[in-house]
Amino acid sequence: MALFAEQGVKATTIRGIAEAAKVSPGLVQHHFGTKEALRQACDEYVLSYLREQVTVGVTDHNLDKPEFIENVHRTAPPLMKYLGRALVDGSPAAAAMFDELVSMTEEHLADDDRSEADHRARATVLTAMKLGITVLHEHVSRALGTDLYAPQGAVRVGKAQLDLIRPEFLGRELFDQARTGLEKVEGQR
Amino acid sequence: MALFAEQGVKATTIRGIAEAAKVSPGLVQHHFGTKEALRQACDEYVLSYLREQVTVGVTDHNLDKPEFIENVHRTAPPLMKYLGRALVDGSPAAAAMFDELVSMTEEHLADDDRSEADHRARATVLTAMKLGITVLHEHVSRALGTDLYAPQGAVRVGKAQLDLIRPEFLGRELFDQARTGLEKVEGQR
DNA sequence: TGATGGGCTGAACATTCGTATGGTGACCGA
DNA sequence: TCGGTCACCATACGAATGTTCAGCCCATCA
Repeated sequence: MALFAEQGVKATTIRGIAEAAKVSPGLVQHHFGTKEALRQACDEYVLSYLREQVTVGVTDHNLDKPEFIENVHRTAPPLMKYLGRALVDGSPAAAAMFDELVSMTEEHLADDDRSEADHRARATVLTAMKLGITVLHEHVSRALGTDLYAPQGAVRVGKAQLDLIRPEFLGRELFDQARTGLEKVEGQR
Repeated sequence: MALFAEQGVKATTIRGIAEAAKVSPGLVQHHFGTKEALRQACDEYVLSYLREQVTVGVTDHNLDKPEFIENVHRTAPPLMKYLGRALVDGSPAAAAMFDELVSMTEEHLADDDRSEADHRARATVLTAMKLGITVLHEHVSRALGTDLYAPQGAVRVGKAQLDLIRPEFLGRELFDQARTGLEKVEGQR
């Protein structure tokens, strides 16, 4: 997944994967059959991970729990990097996840604001902007001088996002949870 | 450039480029030498184009001129798609452009708001979010049901951006120009 | 009219890639 | 102990790719 994320699927070779995993190229074939199947396996792994984190974090209201935040910061980075690349490389699974995020956001916006506004466009743009930071994480990290996926970088970017986006579009509840969560993390160091 | 943008540099073949241009593979080599040199030529072309458009549009205050907007909408899309891919594929030129945009945005923010806020992080995130829409244009278009680079799609996305981002961070002047420009375009149809 | 030179072509080459195949040794149940 | 299954490896093969090169076409010009 790390190699796919860094180089793209096409530029990543089975032999390179095997070398990074310290096994023979034949073993990769033995386990996954084809390169495309391996890519799908990565897709499914990321998707199941993200679904679980959304359930635990958002649905179960753990967004401000330090142990949840710490766990995410420890496990998510490589998966997020892969997701970012998959969105650009044209993975069907990543496209489906994008659409799902847009629909979730759209319902959120429509609930909070019953006007005639273009909720679909707002939800789409909001989703693309958030994921855009993930896709461009390399450039964000360089411009910041700090790894986006290190605690410092994540907090700076998170706060900047909260500053830039009108609060009502994040959902008041999520907004407050995210802010207090960020402040807790910041207070720890 | 279109092929590089759609498939990525690694997945694009010289033969594919030659076929699309209806010439022989040898001719591509004859003109550009190597694939890497061709890619650099694309980078430089996009960069010079963007610099010129920024000069004409922002510096010369033409952001609300219909002829400027129309010209951009007609010529920019393939270039923007290439830029989006170049940012992910690791082109040095695209990275430099990203940094330049961040610096420009940062000065803008610092001028408008002299507080102790983290202008660097805000400028970086703002740049990444805007470019994120370009990078993810395929997904944005699909979610919208309209091509992002068709006039309708561009207007919807532009207005959604203006709605989502706190106006003060776009610069009051740019904000007003962009809004009136969008409304003019919208009024034309 | 004949020579020249650059734009352009098609074939060829070395390399790399994904994939298929045969084989080896460890482990496990009968 | 035996037979078989499974993880694993080394090798090989066909296809595709970047690149090289010898030569063709044709406009230009003396």
